[in-house]
Amino acid sequence: MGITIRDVAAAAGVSTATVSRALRGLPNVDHATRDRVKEVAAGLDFVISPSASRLASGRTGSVAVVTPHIARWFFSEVIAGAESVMQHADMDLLLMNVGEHQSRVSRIPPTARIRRRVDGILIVALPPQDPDLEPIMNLGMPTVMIGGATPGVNCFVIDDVAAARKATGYLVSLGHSRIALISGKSAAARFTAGSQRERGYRSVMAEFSLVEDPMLEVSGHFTIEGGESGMDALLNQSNPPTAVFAMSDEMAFGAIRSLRTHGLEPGRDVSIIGIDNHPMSSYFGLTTIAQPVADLGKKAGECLLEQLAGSDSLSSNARVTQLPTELIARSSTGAKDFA
Amino acid sequence: MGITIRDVAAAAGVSTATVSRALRGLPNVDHATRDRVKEVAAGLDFVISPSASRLASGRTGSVAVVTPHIARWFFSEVIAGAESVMQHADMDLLLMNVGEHQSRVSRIPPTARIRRRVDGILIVALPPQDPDLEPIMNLGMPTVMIGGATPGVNCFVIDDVAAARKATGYLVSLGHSRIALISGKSAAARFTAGSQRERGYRSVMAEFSLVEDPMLEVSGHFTIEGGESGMDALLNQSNPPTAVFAMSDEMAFGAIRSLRTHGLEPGRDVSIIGIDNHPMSSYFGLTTIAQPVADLGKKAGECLLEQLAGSDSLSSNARVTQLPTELIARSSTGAKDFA
DNA sequence: TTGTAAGCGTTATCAG
DNA sequence: CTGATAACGCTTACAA
Repeated sequence: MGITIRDVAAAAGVSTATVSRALRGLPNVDHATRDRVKEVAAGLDFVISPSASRLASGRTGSVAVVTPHIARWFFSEVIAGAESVMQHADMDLLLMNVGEHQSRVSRIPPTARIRRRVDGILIVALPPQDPDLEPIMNLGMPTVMIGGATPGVNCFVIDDVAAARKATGYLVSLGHSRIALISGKSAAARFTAGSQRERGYRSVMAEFSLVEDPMLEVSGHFTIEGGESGMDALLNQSNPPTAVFAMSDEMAFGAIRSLRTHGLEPGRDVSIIGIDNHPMSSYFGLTTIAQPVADLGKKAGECLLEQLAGSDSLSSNARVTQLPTELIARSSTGAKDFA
Repeated sequence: MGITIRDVAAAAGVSTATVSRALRGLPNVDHATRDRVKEVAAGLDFVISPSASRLASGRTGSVAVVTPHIARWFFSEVIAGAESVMQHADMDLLLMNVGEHQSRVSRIPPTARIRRRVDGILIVALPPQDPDLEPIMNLGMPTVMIGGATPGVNCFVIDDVAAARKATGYLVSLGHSRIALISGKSAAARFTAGSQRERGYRSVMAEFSLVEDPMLEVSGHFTIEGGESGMDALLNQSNPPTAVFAMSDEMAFGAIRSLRTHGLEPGRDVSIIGIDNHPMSSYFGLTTIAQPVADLGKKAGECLLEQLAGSDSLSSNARVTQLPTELIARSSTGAKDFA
């Protein structure tokens, strides 16, 4: 079928070796020769056969993105970031969902889908206790993790403790003292982010000697509905909070709805702050701690590429990189000016 | 490095050919032999080298998903659907973003990234006039399209005309006669869905001889903000509509916000209906025409697999498959019962 | 049913 | 700087 490197070699009057070298931009090729080869190749509309190249070189030219979700906001945003980096590097990006809805029985194990097909792995927010994580790590290939830390691999995260401190601290600076927490818990306490953000909240509360009423902590399961029922519970108490820190914007959306249902106005009657800067946050006027989600994907991708380039695929210098977060004040904490 | 098919063959006391046949589940292999080979292979923790297999067989065992967006709701949902199908078929899914933010100059053209690396292509909602579309189609490989029709290839879509008719018709059935349209236009009139939905709206309006006041048609650019300013414009008229059909839920969200800003209540003062059944629609109590987004991806994936299996990669029997939509009545059209 | 052996299209190692 | 040529690891007629 396709035209091969031999055809190009013949047409250019050189050996296949030279064609290979010329096309890949290797040194040790005469400038004129290279130009001629490239020209001929282009004229013949020739592209290298990846399969053959891979077999001969041992490099697959692709990376796997392993993720428990594809369509959820955080995940799709991270994937998009990683994809843009891989695209520039001419690396293929293999999408691999390991979500638990894929009945764990009778499915091809992720490791089988990874071995010998990719040069490196990008793991997106797999909770530490996910059964798929360890087998993948044991593959011993260049790996970078996003939104979660695992010893031995490079990780890209935000400082969840700091983010939560920033959020809680902002409410304090606004004069609030009865500050409630809508946490993740159960469903997604699995993600490390949850416990870290809880720590941040606690530390600020303690720092300012504020009431840490257990009644002020509810679980929102990281969902809108969870946030709504959580806020319901908080409002139905005898002594409701004047401000609420929701661990995620989506839970904050739910909380806002609850407030409105109760005839209350966010930012006036009760202040609310979240974490994410979800695309719909500005719509709700939600004050939040923005995290650079797409950037996490990009940075992680770049890191993986470096790891693949250099021979430091050794986990020797594995480190955790924290990307910056930023407070975005909107009306839900009373800053009417920001709408 | 890795252990090869020869090692397995030796360990099992058979030829490499037999190992290959046994592992791939081909017929013409003694049951006992197959079992033994499988056992040995498993014991050796052996997996076929895709590169070698691809080179020898000519099949790449992977498909490309070409999409202009990765993180947007519709697209990520479609991708997730396709991924689940490919995963079951043990096919690699290569993610390829061709969004226009990827500076069209100085980037590797999609065709170069596709040729010789995949067996088939899944194109997600590339508007007909996208400059990348034709080159890709000219590749002449098995291709399936989602959310857009192109002659010569199998397409999976919803019946946009019917969906719009359903939406508009529902408003009519509720007794409305001054029904406004928030369309996509400019920014995304590029997507065929836009013009189709406009046709549906028009046909119903004409059918019931309702006012088709040009003032009742505004553009919302398929964004929340666009929907909001569109609704603003509608409300500022001397004779505002009593009901609004927004071509997408996100534009409807914007419209709802506009209503509230104007002190109006959706479903009571003005009725609103969208298309999508976006995850946040229930939150807003938005009545909408649900479309099976993930299913579009799944069905298209299955179709592509069939096309790859059979030799009917010929575009001879290319057809457009329409997936069903469904009206979901909520409070934004007055059905208080549905919240 | 099983084995033999000729590719598949590059890359990489040596010489030259 | 360039050219032979042996791998790379598997698939697949063709034989047996």
